[in-house]
Amino acid sequence: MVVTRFAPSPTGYLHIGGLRTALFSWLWAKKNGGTFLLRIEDTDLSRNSDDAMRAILNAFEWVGLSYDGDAFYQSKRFELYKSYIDRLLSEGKAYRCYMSKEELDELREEQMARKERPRYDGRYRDFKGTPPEGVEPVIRIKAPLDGEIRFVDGVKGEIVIASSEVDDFVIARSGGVPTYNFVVAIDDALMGITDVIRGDDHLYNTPKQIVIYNALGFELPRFSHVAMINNEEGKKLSKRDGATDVMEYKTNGFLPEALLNFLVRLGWSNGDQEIFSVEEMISLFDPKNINKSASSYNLDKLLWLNAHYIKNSSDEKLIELLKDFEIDLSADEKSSDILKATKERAKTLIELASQINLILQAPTSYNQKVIKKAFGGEAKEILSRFNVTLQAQKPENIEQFHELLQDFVAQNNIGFGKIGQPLRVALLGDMAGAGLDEIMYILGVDEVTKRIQSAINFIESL
RNA sequence: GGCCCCAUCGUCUAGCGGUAAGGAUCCCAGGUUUUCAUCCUGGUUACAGGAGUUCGAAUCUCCUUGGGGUCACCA
Repeated sequence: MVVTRFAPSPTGYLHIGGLRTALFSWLWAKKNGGTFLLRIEDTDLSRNSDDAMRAILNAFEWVGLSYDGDAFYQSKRFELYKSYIDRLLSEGKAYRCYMSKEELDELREEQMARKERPRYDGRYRDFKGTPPEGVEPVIRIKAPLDGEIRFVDGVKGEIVIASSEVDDFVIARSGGVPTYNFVVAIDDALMGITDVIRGDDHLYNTPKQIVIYNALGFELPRFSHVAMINNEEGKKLSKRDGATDVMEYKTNGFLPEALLNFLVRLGWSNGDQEIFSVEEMISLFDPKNINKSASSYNLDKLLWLNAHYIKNSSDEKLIELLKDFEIDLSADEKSSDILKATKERAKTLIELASQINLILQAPTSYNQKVIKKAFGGEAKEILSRFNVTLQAQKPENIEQFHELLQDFVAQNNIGFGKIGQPLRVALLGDMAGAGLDEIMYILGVDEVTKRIQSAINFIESL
């Protein structure tokens, strides 16, 4: 049985680093037919966990992740934590520390002055006397005084840390509210988590949590610490380069399968394979193949994946997705032709939408840079002649448009560029884009004629 | 600074003592395409440095260097 969890603190939104660890945990649970739980780490009561919850749920829903059962809120489990603190206290494994904040600060300053690592000196560890007046005590755990704390990390291998590095840390604040490392250990144990997959930044918390596990006789889960995602410069990811709300990827025209595929390959691999469907990820994922080193966020690769998934999406799906980008082709009988002509030219849904608009909306201006080349020389005469032919023949399908174009070139004894370039600019306003026959078919004879006429008028006005 | 982690093309990575160090992305060139894109073909670019161990090291050990994480009554 595998039970994994995702345990975000409510900081507002879910970013890709969080989504990746959530994905890894989710995949591992799914692969093993296990359970994936969600726990909100909201012991800091000043943060609004409702908003965070909604943001996470939105993101989960968009990418298709879901958790089992109800979400756990640590803020609702204080009674439970208190019972374990009491137990530790009565068993003599934890103790009240009456040191004031001022005293603690003083101690730290002295230690720093001596170039020592600031750490609690254990002065109340075996305190038997009368506690000082007016100090609301914190509860500290009795950490081992010597030896070392070791565990086998699922990705890093054996980790050894000297016990002297772990001091008698606070497990309950003076108000009685338990601290992070304590509740994480309690919850992971009580929730039956078998695999803790989390960011590298938690590596140093692990020995502390192990102290709790040991004090309470809980069995250790497997820990897998995933290295961080850096930005393209190899520095810490910031909002500017990817650490944005996952939902912004949706707004920016990314498909969830592209984002998931991108993330799963960041730090994890299965040989040379690059493209993974969610089903494949589930069947192939194993934390033991997670890379030890940090990886860098690479937008080019994400865009490439996104383009791949756009190209391979069904028309129905794209039509649905495009609705968020102000394009509704659901009632357009030529929708499939429109998508065929555009989807290979788009890296994002935004680009796809603009490609479509480029065809569907008559140009309001012509690209300055190509006017001279496309509209110079005999362009005007050729376009007029083409319009006449068009009206005479009135092609009705792509093949007919194609033939008409070919015949026109042959009969007028001109190179294709002579008609192709001005026609393209007349229709789209620019030199690049879908095939002319496709565009003309999509627009229909009359619209094509209209756009050509506009172009002719424009040329005359030059 | 102490402690811990990490180190293969610019980037994502394969490699797990014997390989011409492979793939993907990016970039470049060619082909297909009436343009652009797609697609296809080809190309440039990497084992951070130094000592060991070994017949043989990208792979094992150590050191150096360089990155990162962490040192709270935050999570």
